[in-house]
Amino acid sequence: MPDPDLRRELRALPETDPAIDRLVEQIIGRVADKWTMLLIEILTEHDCCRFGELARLCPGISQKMLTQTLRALECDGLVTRTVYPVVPPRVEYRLTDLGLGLAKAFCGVWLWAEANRERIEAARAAYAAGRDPVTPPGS
Amino acid sequence: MPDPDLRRELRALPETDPAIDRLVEQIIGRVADKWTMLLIEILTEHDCCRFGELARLCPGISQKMLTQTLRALECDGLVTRTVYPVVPPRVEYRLTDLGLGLAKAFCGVWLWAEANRERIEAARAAYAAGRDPVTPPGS
DNA sequence: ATTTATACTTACCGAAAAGAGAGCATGGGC
DNA sequence: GCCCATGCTCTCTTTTCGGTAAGTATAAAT
Repeated sequence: MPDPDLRRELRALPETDPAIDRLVEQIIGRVADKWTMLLIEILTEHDCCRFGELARLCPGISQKMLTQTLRALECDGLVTRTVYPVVPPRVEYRLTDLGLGLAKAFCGVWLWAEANRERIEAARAAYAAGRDPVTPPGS
Repeated sequence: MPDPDLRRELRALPETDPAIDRLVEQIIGRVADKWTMLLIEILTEHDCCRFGELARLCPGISQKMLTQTLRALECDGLVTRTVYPVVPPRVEYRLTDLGLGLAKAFCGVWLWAEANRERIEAARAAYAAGRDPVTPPGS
C-alpha cells in the first residue's frame, strides 16, 4: 500500500512543458551512464586529475571511453579541461560548480540506494524464487 | 573556481565498502534507463495501470521493451504486478513504496537539471564554438 | 466456426555501442 | 640516434540493444 502523501508530493512537482522534459531526460540519460557517474565521483574526491590518473582510478575503462566521457562532461560544462603545453603532454580535469551541483543532486539517489539496498536484494531474491501468485482482491 | 564547501560536504558522505558501491551503481544504471524513468514517472501520476495503458502512455515504446522494463522494475521490488485470471488477461502495475522513494530521490536530479538547463545549453554552445585555449596558471 | 481482445514470448535482423590495439607527436635523457 | 612518457585518435572487431513481426492462450460475442 503505497504512501499517498508521498505520491501527492511527487505529483505536485512543477510539470513544465515537454521541451524541458526532453532536455532533462537527455541530461539525466547522459549523466546516468556508468562511466560518467564514476568519473564524477572520482572528481569529487580528487579535485584535480590528469588523464592517466583517471584511467588508473577507473578500473576497466578503455582510453576511448575515458576520452569520450570526459569530452561529454566538458561539453556540458561539468568539468574543465586544462592543457599544459609541455612534453610529454599534461592535461588536468576538474569539476566545475555545475558538476559539483549535479554530484550533490545525485547524492539523493545514492543515499536512497544505500538505505534500501537490503530491500532491493530481498525483492530480487523473492523474484528469483518464482513470483508468488497474488490473489487479486476482487476474485 | 568550484565551491570548496560543497566539495567538502560531498566528500563527507558515508563512503562505504566497494560492494555497496557496486550495487548502488548497478541500481542507478538500471534506473537511469530511458524507459524506466518514463514508466516510473507515469506510475507516480496514475497510481495503477494496465499493460496496454502504459503502452499508450509511453509513446514509442515497443511491447518488448515495455515488458522487459516492467519485469526489471518488478524484480527490484519497485512495482507490483497483479494478474487477474480473466479472459482476456488483465494485469495491473503499480509503484511500491520503494519505487515511490526512488522517484522522490530522482526528483533532486530532475530539479537540478531544470534549474541548470540554461547553463548547460550555454556550455554546449561555447563548446561547439570551439574550445578556448586556456592559459595555464604557471606558464 | 470465426473473430476479437489482451498480455505477453520468441526469433530474427540491423544499428549502435564498446573493447582492443596500433599509431602519432615531441622534447628530454641516455 | 633512439627510446620513453603522455594523451590522445583511428580503425577493426565483437557485443549488446532495440525494433519488427509473428505466434500463443482462452473465453465471449457473432
